[in-house]
Amino acid sequence: MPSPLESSAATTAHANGGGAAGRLPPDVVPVALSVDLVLLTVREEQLQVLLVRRGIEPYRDRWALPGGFVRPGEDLAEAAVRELAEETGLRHPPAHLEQLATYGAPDRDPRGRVVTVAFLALAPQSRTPIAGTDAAASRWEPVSTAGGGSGLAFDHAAILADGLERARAKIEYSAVATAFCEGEFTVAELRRIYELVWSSRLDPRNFHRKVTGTADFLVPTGRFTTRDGGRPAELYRRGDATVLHPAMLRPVPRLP
Amino acid sequence: MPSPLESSAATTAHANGGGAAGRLPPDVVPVALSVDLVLLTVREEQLQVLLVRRGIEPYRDRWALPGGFVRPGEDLAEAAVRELAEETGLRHPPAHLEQLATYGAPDRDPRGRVVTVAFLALAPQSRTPIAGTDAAASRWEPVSTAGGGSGLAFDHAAILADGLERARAKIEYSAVATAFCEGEFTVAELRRIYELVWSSRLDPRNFHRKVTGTADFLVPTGRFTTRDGGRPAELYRRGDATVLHPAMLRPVPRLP
DNA sequence: GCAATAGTGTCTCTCAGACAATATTGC
DNA sequence: GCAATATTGTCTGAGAGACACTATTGC
Repeated sequence: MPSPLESSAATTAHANGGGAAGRLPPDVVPVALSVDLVLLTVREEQLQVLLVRRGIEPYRDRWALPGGFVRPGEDLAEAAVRELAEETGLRHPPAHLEQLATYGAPDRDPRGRVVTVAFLALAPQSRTPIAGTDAAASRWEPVSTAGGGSGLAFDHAAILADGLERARAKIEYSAVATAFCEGEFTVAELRRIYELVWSSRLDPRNFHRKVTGTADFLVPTGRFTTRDGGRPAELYRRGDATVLHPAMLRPVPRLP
Repeated sequence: MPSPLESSAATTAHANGGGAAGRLPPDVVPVALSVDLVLLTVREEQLQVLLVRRGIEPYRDRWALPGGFVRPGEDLAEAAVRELAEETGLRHPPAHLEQLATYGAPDRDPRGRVVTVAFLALAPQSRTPIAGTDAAASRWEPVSTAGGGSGLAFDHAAILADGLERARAKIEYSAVATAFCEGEFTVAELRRIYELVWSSRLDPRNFHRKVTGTADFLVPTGRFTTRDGGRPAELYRRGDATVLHPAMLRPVPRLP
């Protein structure tokens, strides 16, 4: 028996009028379209991802990436921003939001053909208060345990893995790592971001030379803080740079 | 008046059965899902893209990227490979195929809500015979003129621009440039690929040192050819390398 | 003073870019 | 031989990685 979405295909297409705009072919399969979000932040000295507990079937009570169905007249990025606001209470759009990939395996959702456009979002901790409205529950989960065999709903483990790899690759050659930082931050705090995203140690002295030497990456404020202890560190803001040239090199993973 | 696709939403969802699989919410908007292809090749000393002339409304007689609607039970990449075969007579899958991005602006298709997943495909000239079956006409067009103000159908000019930028960026840090090459090729032929994709000149000597020095990028065959004139050049095959490390650096565009 | 962290300087090695020199073909 | 292209080699400067050293705070 065809799925409900499939059975409505012929009806959908034939109801379409003629004219200069043309009409969709009669055998076009309608699908449901959703957006899902890989929202990452750095908190508690860990890279964490926002998960929501599903309140309905399928996968009821399982953890999943936040997301929802695209509404009529709504663009994809628009839907992503709306879902983000609804599920985190975010006032402003996230510091960074980009389309990740689209997942459309025919059997990825038991309810029928549901295709989802995944987005990657990065935000500092302070801008993600989590005031969920349409999620039964939501929480931050360290990425080291989120993807594990435990099993997120649908194909969300694969989406999360792709999002993580994108984030890890992107901070190499772009300036998006500052999207994790608050308005004013020190070089050491930015370095901690890189270390936690990459799970590797970076030399503080070489890192300092690199980031302060890249034009328009960081803008010095002239002010200092001692919140990290030791000698006062200068505070910086995000600069206008979007690409890093030359790139920041990701250290080869240490096996021991 | 709601579009046909939208009006079928309630019907679609309500027809869905209950049970452990759950059902789609009643207000989900069904959309039509298509794939579009940015198929690039190098021929006639130019980077060219495959275009098809539309035989039906909307945009009848305008040039467009090849593509079509996803079929029931078909995965996205599967649909892309099928369309590629149908519109080019390609026997084998292309040398390189990757998902590019998804375009879903609500008004991008006058027939209703059509969301398209764009793919980027790279192939050598010999594997793209163009034996179109369901396209009224198709041709290769230099990318320098294809995107111009002339106007491709739908938002295909934007998709093409994104595909070009992806291809230009990707040959920097990955080994996909060999996807444009025939089975056996010389270093000079590979260099010509880079020059045409980037629209810039590369030093033959430094290029040779770079590509032959990168492990597993090229596999020497021990055979030689004089088809390019001058001293015989050694023939190589694609190696197993997928990433280039360090990357091949794209020269800064020359303004004069 | 001591611990802790910030920031600067130095050395070496890799590699890109410029370009000289040599090798091997067709004519 | 000459033109054309392939391939190797040499020099230089930018920049990454390792790490010594100095600077400035809290205690």
